[in-house]
Amino acid sequence: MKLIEVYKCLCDETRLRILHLLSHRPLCVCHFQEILSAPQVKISKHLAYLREHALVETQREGAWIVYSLPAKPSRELTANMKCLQDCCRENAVFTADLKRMAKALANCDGPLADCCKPKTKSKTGTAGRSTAKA
Amino acid sequence: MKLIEVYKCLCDETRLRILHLLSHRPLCVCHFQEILSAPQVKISKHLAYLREHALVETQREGAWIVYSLPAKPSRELTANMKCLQDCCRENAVFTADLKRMAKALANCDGPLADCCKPKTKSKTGTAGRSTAKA
DNA sequence: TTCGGATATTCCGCTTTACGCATATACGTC
DNA sequence: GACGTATATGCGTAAAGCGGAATATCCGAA
Repeated sequence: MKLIEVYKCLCDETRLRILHLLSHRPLCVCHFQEILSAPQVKISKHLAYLREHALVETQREGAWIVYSLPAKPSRELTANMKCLQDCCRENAVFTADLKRMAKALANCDGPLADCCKPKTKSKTGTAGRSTAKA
Repeated sequence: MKLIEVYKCLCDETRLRILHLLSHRPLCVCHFQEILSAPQVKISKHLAYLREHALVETQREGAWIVYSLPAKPSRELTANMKCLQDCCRENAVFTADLKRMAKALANCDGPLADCCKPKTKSKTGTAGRSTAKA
């Protein structure tokens, strides 16, 4: 019953918010920490849970790990992510998450993978890791 | 976060099968026991859980209690029940449940509420409570 | 009122889960 | 190599979930 596994992943608020964010675009761990205002270990464990159940995939980018929805999602996941987007549209928590995501990404000068790079040769100088509070 | 409550209800196999059955038609408790081959206490508890979270409604019919999806389901429930039906279509467990449901109802001579009535003035005489093993 | 059937509830044990702390691992830079 | 940062994992604990046995409640019939 693979469907149950999907629902088990969806029935925790942190995981639900993570998946909702990922339904819009891939993100790295530090972004989740910032957007959800949650400690690293909490984010990391929920991401591990999602990964173990094949609801997310990872790709290492240097020291950072980018999480995304699977390239070939199961039928159940596809259906539920679509349903989730429908349900989230008017939900304050989720829409606030999207705003924070936009803000977090705005603090990055470049594509996702770049936003977490150390500012050794950063163009603007203000860009840095998103975990570094301004 | 009402959506979480819905997912919490969906993430147990017994509850999921109950909701799937109810998405087709109302049923009384004894039917669930027969269709799911589960003990009374187990069914009853999961139904109570669903009722507490407003995913099902009850209507007493004499000694029996008929469960059904709410007359005015929430947006989240509507979306997820539709999603569930999509996901279930080719699933062996759920399609088998539907077959058992048809069989259980066939053993009843009449509309749902009648199938659980004692055979005091039953027409055919063979019809009885669905819990009464043939 | 008593009885039997349908359903709900309580109590108990077991397993799972969520969380935080501390620590470990992986990577890039020097 | 050492060091700092990003992320993961192990451990302990508190809470929640699930199942079953026993019991309680509700209802209709006699």
